Amino acid sequence: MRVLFADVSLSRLPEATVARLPVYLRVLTDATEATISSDNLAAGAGVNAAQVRKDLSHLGSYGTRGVGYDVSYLVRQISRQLGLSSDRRVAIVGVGNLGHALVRYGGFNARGFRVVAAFDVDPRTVGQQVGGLVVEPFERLAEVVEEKGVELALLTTPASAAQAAADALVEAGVGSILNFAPARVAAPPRVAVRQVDLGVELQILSYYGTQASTDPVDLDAAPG
Amino acid sequence: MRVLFADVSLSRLPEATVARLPVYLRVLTDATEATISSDNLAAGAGVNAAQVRKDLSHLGSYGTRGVGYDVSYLVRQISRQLGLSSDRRVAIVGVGNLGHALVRYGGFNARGFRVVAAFDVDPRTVGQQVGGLVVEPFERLAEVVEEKGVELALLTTPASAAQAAADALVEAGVGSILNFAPARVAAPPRVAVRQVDLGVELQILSYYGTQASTDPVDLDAAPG
DNA sequence: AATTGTGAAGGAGTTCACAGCC
DNA sequence: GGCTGTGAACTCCTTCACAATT
Repeated sequence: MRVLFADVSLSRLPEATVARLPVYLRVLTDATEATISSDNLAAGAGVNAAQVRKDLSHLGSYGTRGVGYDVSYLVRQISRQLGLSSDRRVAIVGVGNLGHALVRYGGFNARGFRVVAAFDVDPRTVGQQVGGLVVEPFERLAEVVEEKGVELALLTTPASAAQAAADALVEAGVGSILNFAPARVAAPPRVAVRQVDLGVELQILSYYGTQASTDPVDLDAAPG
Repeated sequence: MRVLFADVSLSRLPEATVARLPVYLRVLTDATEATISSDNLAAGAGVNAAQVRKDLSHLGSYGTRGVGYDVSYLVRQISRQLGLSSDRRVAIVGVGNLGHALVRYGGFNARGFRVVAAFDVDPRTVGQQVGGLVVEPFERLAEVVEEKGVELALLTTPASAAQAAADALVEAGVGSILNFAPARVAAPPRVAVRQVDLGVELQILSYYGTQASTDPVDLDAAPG
């Protein structure tokens, strides 16, 4: 590793590595010792130890040979890479069943994401208080995004409304969209879009559930 | 392709292919024509046309050269492969914010999954009616799973309770677990376990959100 | 002695490009 | 002519194995 620090922080990480870093972060957060070996980190994350070392080597040489990795230092480095150094503001668009639950879901706050706004088109939902937030009308999206510094959005509208909502978010300057609607949404390249389709997840699971008896493959693996 | 039908249905599909089949299924369900080309299917799914053809070739030769694929026939073949030929019974373990929302979430029913039971340990939650179901006490899990023929479970407990709940599910004979708790759960090889960690998804998104301005990579892609 | 960091080998998944078929 | 099915090339990811380092 002859790369300068500046290069390391600019270089893009392999996609597969990025997908595992949050898992390492979770293991590190639960760690009790001040130091952890690639072996132990790998066991907690459910991957190969060489994988861990290669992944971490992409961030720079942060381990100590013969000793391991300093937990809190590693947490800082990974957080920095992932853009989690400061709290990030999240908005939720579409306050149906799923949106409603996500507004109140504590898991995000615990990881440095702050849900600061919720939007809906339904006049019966708008104005209601959900998890300490007042649901805003969809028309105020741009205004509120600006006002509250929203950086990420969770898209929990029906599939039919997803693209229009995504367009409005892009227009308003939101740079990252996590789309829960069972539909592909298009966005310009500067906006990161990621799809989480619960139906798809269940269908994949269904396949492995029916296959599991014929072949001993365990699946609780890094996100595919 | 010289493989017999029997072999095709027994052979394991590449993991990456399995992850895309549900996406194809979604596109096919929305299709208006009776026939679809790999080009169009690929466009709808957001992948390469050669990818589609290779994926589908793993199921057998179901296309017609010069014409394309018969939509309804393809839907049947994919559904069969994924083990979706009949409605599959789903239970939800842990009726907190997320579990509550998933019980009422319509997206599952629309895709052939029937939510037939919900469980919780909290006596204040047990007995309540949620989305047409009465929340059962956790102790009745084995009994109700048996009684209602539950095949899949959504695990929406806190992380600290996830492993114990998974153990109970395995013990009760549930073959597939979709784990929403931010913790890895262990299970015997005959049980398929799949992890959906919303915090992890947001953290991955956060990385690409911060990188997006420096490099035009769109992400709304098939799971890597 | 223990553990990292990494070149090299191996494996999986993707894309190309075109023969084969309708 | 149009589109599928697939060998071959290519790219990406994983694992091995061991030198380097503390």
